[in-house]
Amino acid sequence: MPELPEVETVRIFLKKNVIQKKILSIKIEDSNLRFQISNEIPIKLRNSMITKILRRGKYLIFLYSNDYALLFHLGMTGYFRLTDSYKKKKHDHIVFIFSEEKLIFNDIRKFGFVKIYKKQRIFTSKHIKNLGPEPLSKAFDFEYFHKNLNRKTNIKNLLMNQNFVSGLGNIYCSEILFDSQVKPTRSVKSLKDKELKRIIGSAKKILKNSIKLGGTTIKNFIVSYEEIGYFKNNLMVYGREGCNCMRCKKSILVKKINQSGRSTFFCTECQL
DNA sequence: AGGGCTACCTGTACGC
DNA sequence: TGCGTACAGGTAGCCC
Repeated sequence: MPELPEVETVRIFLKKNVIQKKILSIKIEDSNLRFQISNEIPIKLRNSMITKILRRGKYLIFLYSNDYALLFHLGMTGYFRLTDSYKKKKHDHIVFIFSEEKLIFNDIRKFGFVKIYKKQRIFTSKHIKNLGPEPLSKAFDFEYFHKNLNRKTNIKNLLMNQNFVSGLGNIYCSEILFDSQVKPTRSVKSLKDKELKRIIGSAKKILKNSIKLGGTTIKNFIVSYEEIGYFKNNLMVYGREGCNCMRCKKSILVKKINQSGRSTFFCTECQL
């Protein structure tokens, strides 16, 4: 599920609901994730509180009132739920117990993880240190894009590369290239200036809009890909193989191809 | 160094 | 109904 807008939606939800609340205890229900959950976490964070929640690409960073920070990645199926009466569910991994509620991290496929760091070390961790600029930041602009055109890959794979730009995943890359009318297989060095500008503009527009939609759809205390309808309802091309293109309206123009093992969708007529 | 491929894991949908 | 297979929005780590 979670690409930048989804992770940002989770961040906003958690910021509203668990900041400055004292953690009485932490229980590891199942330490088996992409990386084993450290049993230092309950010890180091007991009686502290989250003071800040940041997002970098698809990662969430929780800063605590002591020296520590947690780095979360949701993988494909990770989600949080906040509840006042904890009933254990399949694939629950870690439970943060506040005085009146509990925050649970659940991850079916175990591609997600949580790691503990000393605060000052988190941005130099191997996960964070090489990430490319945030796509919504000023750093992701024409000049930056242009500097990276010497790469030997296609535009879909470039946008998917977290070290080029952080936070875009398989769905948003298809959507961005559809919006900017660029064919996903185009080699990076073949791109014209005006196409680069369109891609940057489309990326920022689509991400902003999706974050806005995410914010309007939080209606309960579960933040998961099933519960948040947000962008799913607004897809223009992803998952629409064999359907009419929503721009040029011609029938059966949306095609699904495989790029580096992932599905890409595009219109054969209006993406050049 | 950079890019491509595979492994990791569980659930679901679909064809037979 | 059951079984086998393909596929799913993630990254790390290996290989070239």
